Amino acid sequence: MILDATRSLVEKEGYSKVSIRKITNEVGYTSGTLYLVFKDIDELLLELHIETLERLHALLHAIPMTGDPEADLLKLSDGYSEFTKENRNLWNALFEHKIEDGKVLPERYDRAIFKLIDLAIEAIRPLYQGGSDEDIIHDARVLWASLYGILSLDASKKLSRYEDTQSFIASLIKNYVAGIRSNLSDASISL
Amino acid sequence: MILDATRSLVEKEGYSKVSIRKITNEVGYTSGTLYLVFKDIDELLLELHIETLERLHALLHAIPMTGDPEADLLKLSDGYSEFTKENRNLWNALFEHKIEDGKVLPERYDRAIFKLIDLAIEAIRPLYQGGSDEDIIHDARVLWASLYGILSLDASKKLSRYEDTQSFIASLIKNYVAGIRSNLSDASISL
DNA sequence: CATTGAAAATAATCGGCGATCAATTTATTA
DNA sequence: TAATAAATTGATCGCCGATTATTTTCAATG
Repeated sequence: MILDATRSLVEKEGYSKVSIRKITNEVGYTSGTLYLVFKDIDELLLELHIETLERLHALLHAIPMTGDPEADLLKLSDGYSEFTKENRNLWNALFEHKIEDGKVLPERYDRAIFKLIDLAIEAIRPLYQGGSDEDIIHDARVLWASLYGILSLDASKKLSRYEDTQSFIASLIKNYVAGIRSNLSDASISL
Repeated sequence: MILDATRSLVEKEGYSKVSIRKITNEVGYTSGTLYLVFKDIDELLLELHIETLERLHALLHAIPMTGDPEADLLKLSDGYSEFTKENRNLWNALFEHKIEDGKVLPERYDRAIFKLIDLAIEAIRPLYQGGSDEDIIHDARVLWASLYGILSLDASKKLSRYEDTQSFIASLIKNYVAGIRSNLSDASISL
């Protein structure tokens, strides 16, 4: 119940507006009760974030892949982009949440992210014929982070007020994939 | 005085820990006084952020460019990356700050970002012989946002606990630049 | 059925937050 | 010096997350 109320409050009012009092009122309890279920508000919100990441993964996982890296990355990015639009406040919440100094994200959180990056890994794998997994994972992470950067700056209007996110993402993928191809063939030529 | 105190508090304790009471105590006033100088805490923090962006620009602007896009982008990225490390809390503050719904960033803020992206624009310009400025600006923004994504996820440990930021950035630049080169030459061949 | 003990939930409280504003102090000008 | 304007305060408001003693609920036991 608490998790449901939190999700709906974040969706409705945004991350910064939720409070323990609002959450517990929503489900007909007083604020103290929340602490019987969650250690603190951080733990509750992390639970919500993991859920959000898993929902995103479910969405992307259901997209049929073609085997063409560029096309598949675009499909994944489109799905991702759409998810951020339709779950704006939940997605923003993922990154507005700050972990306190010294604390580390729970293992389940890391795992949820890993599963997402795995999708990108599988999408770009055909680019590397016999290349090491490490390189693939590395590039998938770069793409993942870059995509996040574009979506994030776009959402906060700190990138451009006028241009289309979609075209930024398309450029990223097109050029990065071409770059991998080009750099790989350079390497094989030089052998 | 207030701006100085705010900067030093953000540097010392981090963005989320600053408060009007702490700031004004630091300079020997009471909290109400701040509102004679700034409309609200948002306006004060935006002032600090603009200052941070301008300091970053000054740093990057002073780096000598060679004319080689990949090398120059790497130099700029290194400078940027170093700045985020040496001004961790100030840089985090830039992106932890959320603008309220409906509000828009002040024109000076946008301009400060533009000036930063301009540096990337000039760095990659040699790649485009006779290409339109729009394309160049577009790619510079993609690079800027991607770089932000890498630095940001890395700082919040939401990317990888083990790998080196530097190698992510290097991959981004290497592949993206190679991609631009490759896609441009494809286009000219197809003419 | 009545009793008891644990679990669930509350109400009150703490210190802190951003913001507002009438009242007061300080400085400037006539 | 007196009158006016500017600067500053202190109290207050309605929030916040968190803690804890107290009360309520309720199922298990005799």
